[in-house]
Amino acid sequence: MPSRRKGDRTREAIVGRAVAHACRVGLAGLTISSIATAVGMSKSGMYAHFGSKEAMQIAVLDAAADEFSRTVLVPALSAPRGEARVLDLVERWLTCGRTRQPGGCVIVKASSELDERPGPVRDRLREHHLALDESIARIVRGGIDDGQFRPDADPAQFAHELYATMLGFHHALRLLDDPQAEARTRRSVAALLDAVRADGHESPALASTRGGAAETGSNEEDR
Amino acid sequence: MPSRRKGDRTREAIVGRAVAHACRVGLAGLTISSIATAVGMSKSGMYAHFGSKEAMQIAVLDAAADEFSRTVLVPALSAPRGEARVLDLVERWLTCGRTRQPGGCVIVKASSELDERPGPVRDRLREHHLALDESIARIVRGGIDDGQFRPDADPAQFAHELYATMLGFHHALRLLDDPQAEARTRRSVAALLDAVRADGHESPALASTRGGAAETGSNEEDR
DNA sequence: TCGAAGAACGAACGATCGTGCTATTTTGGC
DNA sequence: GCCAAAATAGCACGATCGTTCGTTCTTCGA
Repeated sequence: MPSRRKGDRTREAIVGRAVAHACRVGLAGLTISSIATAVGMSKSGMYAHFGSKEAMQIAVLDAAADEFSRTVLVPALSAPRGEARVLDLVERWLTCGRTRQPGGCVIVKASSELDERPGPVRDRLREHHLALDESIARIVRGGIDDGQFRPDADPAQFAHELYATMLGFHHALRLLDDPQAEARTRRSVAALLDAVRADGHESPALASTRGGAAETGSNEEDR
Repeated sequence: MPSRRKGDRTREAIVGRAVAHACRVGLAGLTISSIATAVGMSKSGMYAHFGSKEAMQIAVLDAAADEFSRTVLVPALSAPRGEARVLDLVERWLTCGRTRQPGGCVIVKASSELDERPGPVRDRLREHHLALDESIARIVRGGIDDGQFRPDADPAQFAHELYATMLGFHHALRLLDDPQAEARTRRSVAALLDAVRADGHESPALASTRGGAAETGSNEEDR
């Protein structure tokens, strides 16, 4: 039994459908009618759960963020600290995009929709993003404490660049339909990790995609 | 005299306002009424210029892309080949975001709005993006031919990563209001350039932001 | 200068939006 | 099994959406 009262269960179902729908039409594109028909309910039936459209948008936002946290962020935290954890996070993130799971893309869509629209929805979205940034930065700090990453690495900068990389992934995957989207993203992440690794060696992934030029190139072999 | 017929002039004015408006509400958020009142015309008056809302969206998209090309891409092409040209492009791109000029943000917004909405508008947007990718890649190829960039550098990968970086810039600037958005973006670009530079030296910009650890750290001094 | 071509208007249309209100059905503790 | 409480449906509202139509001004070449 997922919830005590029945209303909680249907509310959950509504939000679930709404998240999936928002993945296609965006958060601002959500309509009470469309979701109502999608779950087989009347419009007024939904107003008992969410008092307004704005409240429903926030509920959708929270659900999407929760789903992302549950399926991507939290599982990655059980991977070994440092580089392995970053790679695990990215792999789960890529899977989230590959399977077109709604959580991540709703947030990406909402980010560009709401960036110039002040209000409670935008504020909530901002909070989610700041929390995500902080989570990534914490993972990086773990790697620094472990000695895997350089002590002078900038966790906030890493978080910023990693998120930018995933934005690029979404862009290439969804708009451009680029079949190399995942491969390019992995290369970007490998380069990101190279920049913060304590020893200066390139990652095997990046070196291989460069056609073996790396070992004869410019990087040193001391240590 | 900007145009022969008067209708062309007003059409230009309409599109101009529409681009500015789309920068706030997105391409899908555009309304015939809102633009009509913004330019002081009647709704039906606009239908003489654009037969449908979709046609107007495409006109807005083209105008935004043209403005971006005119104010960012083309001027950057008169900078010296290679790294200087990349940096010039990025600087102009950053300025475009700093001054909240509408061109860039309309396209960024539309990209996430339309990524799951097939149709002529999405197709046109895709074309613009592929053209931009190709333009960036061509700049990189110029640097390779000049010997500034490694011969095995991947222009398409560079274009992908540069665009991802600018997506991250928009995100940090507009949604997060991060005052460091520009600085972080410049560091990202510097890292991107480091990866493709023919000699292995770090750029001065990147080394300085690392607090001087670079020269005592892991990078070599041979050559 | 005249008159056709073009530009802009006002009104109205069906549809759909978000949102209230009042019934009616369904649930679940006693 | 009863009955308050919760959940949902039905209906209607004002507003606004994109779009069409017929009409009226305005432009500008002949």
